[in-house]
Amino acid sequence: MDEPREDADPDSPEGRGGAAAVIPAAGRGSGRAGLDRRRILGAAVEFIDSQGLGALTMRRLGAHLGVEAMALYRYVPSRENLLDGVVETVIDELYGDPDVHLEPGHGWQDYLQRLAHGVRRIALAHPEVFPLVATRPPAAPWVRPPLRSLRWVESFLVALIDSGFSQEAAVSAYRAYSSFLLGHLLLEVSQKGVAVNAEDKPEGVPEAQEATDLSQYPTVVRLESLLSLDESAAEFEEALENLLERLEIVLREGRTPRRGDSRD
Amino acid sequence: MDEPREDADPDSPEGRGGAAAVIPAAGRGSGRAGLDRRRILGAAVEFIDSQGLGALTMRRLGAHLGVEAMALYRYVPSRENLLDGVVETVIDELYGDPDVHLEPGHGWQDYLQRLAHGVRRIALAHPEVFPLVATRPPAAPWVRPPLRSLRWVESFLVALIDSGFSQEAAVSAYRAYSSFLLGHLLLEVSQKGVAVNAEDKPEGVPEAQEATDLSQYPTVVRLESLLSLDESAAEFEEALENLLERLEIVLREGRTPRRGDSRD
DNA sequence: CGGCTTCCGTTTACGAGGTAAACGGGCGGG
DNA sequence: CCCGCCCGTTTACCTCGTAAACGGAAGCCG
Repeated sequence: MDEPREDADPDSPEGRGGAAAVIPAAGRGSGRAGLDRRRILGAAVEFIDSQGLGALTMRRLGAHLGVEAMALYRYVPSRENLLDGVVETVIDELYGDPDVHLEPGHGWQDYLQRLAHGVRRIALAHPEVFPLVATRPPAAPWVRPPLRSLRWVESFLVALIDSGFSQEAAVSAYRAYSSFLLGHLLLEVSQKGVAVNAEDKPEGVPEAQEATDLSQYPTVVRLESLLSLDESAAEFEEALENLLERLEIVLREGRTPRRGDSRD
Repeated sequence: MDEPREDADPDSPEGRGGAAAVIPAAGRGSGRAGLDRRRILGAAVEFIDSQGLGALTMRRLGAHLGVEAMALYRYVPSRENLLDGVVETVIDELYGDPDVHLEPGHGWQDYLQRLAHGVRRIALAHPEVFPLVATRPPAAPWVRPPLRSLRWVESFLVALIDSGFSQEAAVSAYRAYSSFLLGHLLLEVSQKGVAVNAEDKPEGVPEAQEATDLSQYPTVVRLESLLSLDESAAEFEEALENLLERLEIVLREGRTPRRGDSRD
């Protein structure tokens, strides 16, 4: 177990300020009394981060805030809406990220790089929240997770169009980019989740057969150490760069990527 | 609004046998009485497909099978386990897909193409189930959704290695492929879900402001029709081909893609 | 200063969901 | 014929989300 720790990852919470900071939200203990939507959402994020999404109930969240469950309903119309708010809260951390800019100052590649890493940082800081980001139905069909805020969609499109992308190419890029981020990050956090579960779940109860007849899958067995290697950061970087290269080509050729290649 | 209907999509349920077939499972009506795990899981998939994941409760599923909720517990230890079973059931449809082969007969590209389309078909046939496929914690950290079955992981790795990929490259390809499938398909089904919700949810209740001050997002407004265009099939194809090209390069160069770019 | 409104957290209550436990009827083997 | 097992049912308990009524504190107006 002396693999080089992959915690040199620039997007991992430990690798940075150790934030997972959520939001200022009136320091607990000072003006403690006032309940409000922001404080509730912040507490919910915190709660999910520490106890897991499954543990979040209105009563428990209330207790966490020193209040009865029903008090929350004064500020949050329903649990569903609260979850939407959680997603929004977490995504809004992008605004507070000094490395991510709403406007591209150093070209669109720099912009997309920073944005992608910003989202990845959020995903890694809130792995329990990210599945929510990924699966909650967005407000409009064309708002695609994980960039669920109109402001970022607008920013994204403007950045690319101003850099010379055609409208079609910009929209197409938006889709490819979303899908890349979503797939990669969802996989990364779910893998992390499993790893965590696997490590603190070695319960005394013997689970029938732990290793299902792995004998049938010799290649999997042989490659297990490779498969278990966590190279998420490098993979992310590589896939991202590849995507950017693709977009570069689209931009240079000044056309919608690969239209009319369906053979009908 | 006379865009060419994208229902020429070869993976959409309507475009094929209209299956969404689940599993044979002892023809309903003949030996009707016998409850068993397979029948329950099949019914659960069917139920989720038609009523949505949120509507699935043990009592309702029981009713759907003409039985009390508690009867299910004779065959299924818990609701959680039932959901795992649902995921497995749905992914197992790959075995019944005549266009997908466990062994590559016509090269690895053909293999990956068929597999990808097979998974896409499943996602489109069971859009309400797919988020489960995407987010349920896999059995082992290195089993990555949406290919959650060891058999397919084994098959995938063997296919690539037999085609000349190094072990590292095969594993790396497995990851890139998983992430691509997951991101693209999750986005595609969630978008479909939203579209469906948007179309049969025009409730009489006026929702405060339907269109949030869209005026602040002029580009989004201007590109709305482009953004709303559903070109999932073409995008899928393009991204898949791009991925295959990338892999091809890796294969030709006979090396792990981009190793040693961490500077230790 | 007294009373009234408004705000906001609490109490109470209900229906629904997951599931443990006890129950009971039918059926196959002695 | 009886016994025990298989399997669906009944009952019951606890947790949830949330509606509705409640009650006190804080501010406003006279």
